[in-house]
Amino acid sequence: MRWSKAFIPTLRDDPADAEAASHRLLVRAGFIRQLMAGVYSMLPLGFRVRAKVMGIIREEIEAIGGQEFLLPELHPREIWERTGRLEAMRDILFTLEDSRGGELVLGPTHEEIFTTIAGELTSYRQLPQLWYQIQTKFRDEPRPKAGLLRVREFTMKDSYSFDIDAEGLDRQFDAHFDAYTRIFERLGVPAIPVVASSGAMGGSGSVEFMVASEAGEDDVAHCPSCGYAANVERATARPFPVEDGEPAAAPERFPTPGVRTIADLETFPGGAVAERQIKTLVYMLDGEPTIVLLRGDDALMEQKLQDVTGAVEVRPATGSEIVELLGASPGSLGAVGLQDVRILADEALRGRRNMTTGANLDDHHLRGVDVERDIAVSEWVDVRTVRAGEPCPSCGEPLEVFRAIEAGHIFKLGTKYSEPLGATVLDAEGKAVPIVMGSYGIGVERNMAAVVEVHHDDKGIVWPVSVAPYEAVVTIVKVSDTDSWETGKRIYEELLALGVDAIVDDREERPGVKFNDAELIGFPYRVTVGPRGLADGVVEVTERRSGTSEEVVVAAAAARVADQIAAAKALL
RNA sequence: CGGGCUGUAGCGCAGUUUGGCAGCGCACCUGCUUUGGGAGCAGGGGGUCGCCGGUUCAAAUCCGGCCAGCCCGACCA
Repeated sequence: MRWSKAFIPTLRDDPADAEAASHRLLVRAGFIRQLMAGVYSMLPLGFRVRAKVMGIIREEIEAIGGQEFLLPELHPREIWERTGRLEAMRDILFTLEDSRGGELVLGPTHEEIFTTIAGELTSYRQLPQLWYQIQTKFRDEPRPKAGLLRVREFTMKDSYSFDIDAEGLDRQFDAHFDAYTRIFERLGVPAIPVVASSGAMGGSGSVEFMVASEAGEDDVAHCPSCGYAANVERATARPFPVEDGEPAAAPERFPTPGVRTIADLETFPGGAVAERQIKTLVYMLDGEPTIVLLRGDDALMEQKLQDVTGAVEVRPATGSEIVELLGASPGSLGAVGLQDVRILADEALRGRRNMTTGANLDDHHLRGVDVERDIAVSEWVDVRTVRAGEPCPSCGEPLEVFRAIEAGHIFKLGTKYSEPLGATVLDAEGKAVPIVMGSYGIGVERNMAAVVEVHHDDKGIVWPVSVAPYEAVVTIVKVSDTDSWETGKRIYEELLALGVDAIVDDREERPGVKFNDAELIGFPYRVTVGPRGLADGVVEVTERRSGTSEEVVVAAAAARVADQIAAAKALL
């Protein structure tokens, strides 16, 4: 490609609205443009990177036996009703009507559609199957952000495995785990696998591949000592022990005028430190009021509450709902003596005595509460949020918590979709059994962004060779100089002949503009051709990552670059 | 969905408080000079000031409504 003919609209200034490094740099270097919130156009450079990312993903999924499909974006609403996900995913579904009044869904994921096709599988002898596609997804995210990291329309590689039993699923899951590990290595994205919540996807287990980055939206609890890693939506820890002191014979009510929060009660005379309080929350789980009890210093992890109860809709109760249920207002709530209401208590409260909690009477609290004696707990659950520094659940060393980008997610679905959609095969005994499924997703554009988050410096992007829009740029310093022009064009042609993905900067711009653009865009190698070097018969080969340059005689330049690229690729 | 902020040329912004010719830098076009790290001089083009309505002799500016975008939050009873 000749740069003078290309559409590469680099910006001298940072775009005002871009916060995340990947957002700022991808816009500024001319890879993407925003159309509206969470919707981006791929410009030619962005399109090339996207194609290379997809190519790597495709190779690795083909390598584990994947067969490529292309499914529709338009889905009938009815199929989403059958699996219950019209409700479960309602908030993020784009829906529309066709001209005959038919109700349609724009596909946010394709379990339903692939499972429908899998209905044509009839015998266990046809299994296992591994099907995939690379295709557009639509999700009406409540808050798109950070450029390509969280968008409403994006490309995903989604694959689906079909097996006769759990052992088969385990094999396909493990194969994907390995394939994903290779994909992230080749992309240059340092992703670590973590235990994850399955969320709206359902199923028995899932692993997320997480890239540590402040631009991410998830928190990962990680143990540097033993390697334990989990999304905080799932992470557990051994709570710090608390000394409860002498148990009281019975709860004692005392007035606490004006006390509304845990913090208030800590400083109130006769109150208690947060660790000795019971936090009483009221939630509506699919419309059913439920009391959730936590230690005063713990925070609820809503996703855990959803996972542990299986509820589809989880929301805090409103003030009026709380007063109707308990007869008291938030700030004075407590579960002592409550009957006929579901009470979930966090494990951190088990065995605790001499606790302080609301009295269910405005402006009053109880002290001397023995959780197991005084509260009719329906279920003990783990719904607290793990914090940095807490002991690792497997080895006891302190956990660290870091922000991360979810680069990929693999799920063991089991029969969650095959049962309602009737995808069964006959087993060896001739009995119809639902197919055991898994699903596996990687966001293409999000991974482009993750690469940039990890690989950039103050000058711009530093693409790994594997996904760079072009592997090398030949910068002709002075296009009006005939020798420079001809030598530059020749080296460019030689690079192409050697299989290097190259672009030649033949623009009539000043050298500084060309160097800065090349570094902003982040081509891994630059060959600088100018009168100064040509006087000595040399050109300059510069590696973007290190910034180091070497002088190479003209005739050897292309081969030198090709060798370096080959060496870089060999490491991937 | 709640809170905050912002919409003025392709990009970055000033002007809005106190109504009175729509501006600056970069980018773009023409010419000359310049050419190894975002050039200089001269000339030039480009605007429904987010949209709709209102007030006024007069609205980018004041008032009302709407739309869009960004950031924070959406658990702390």
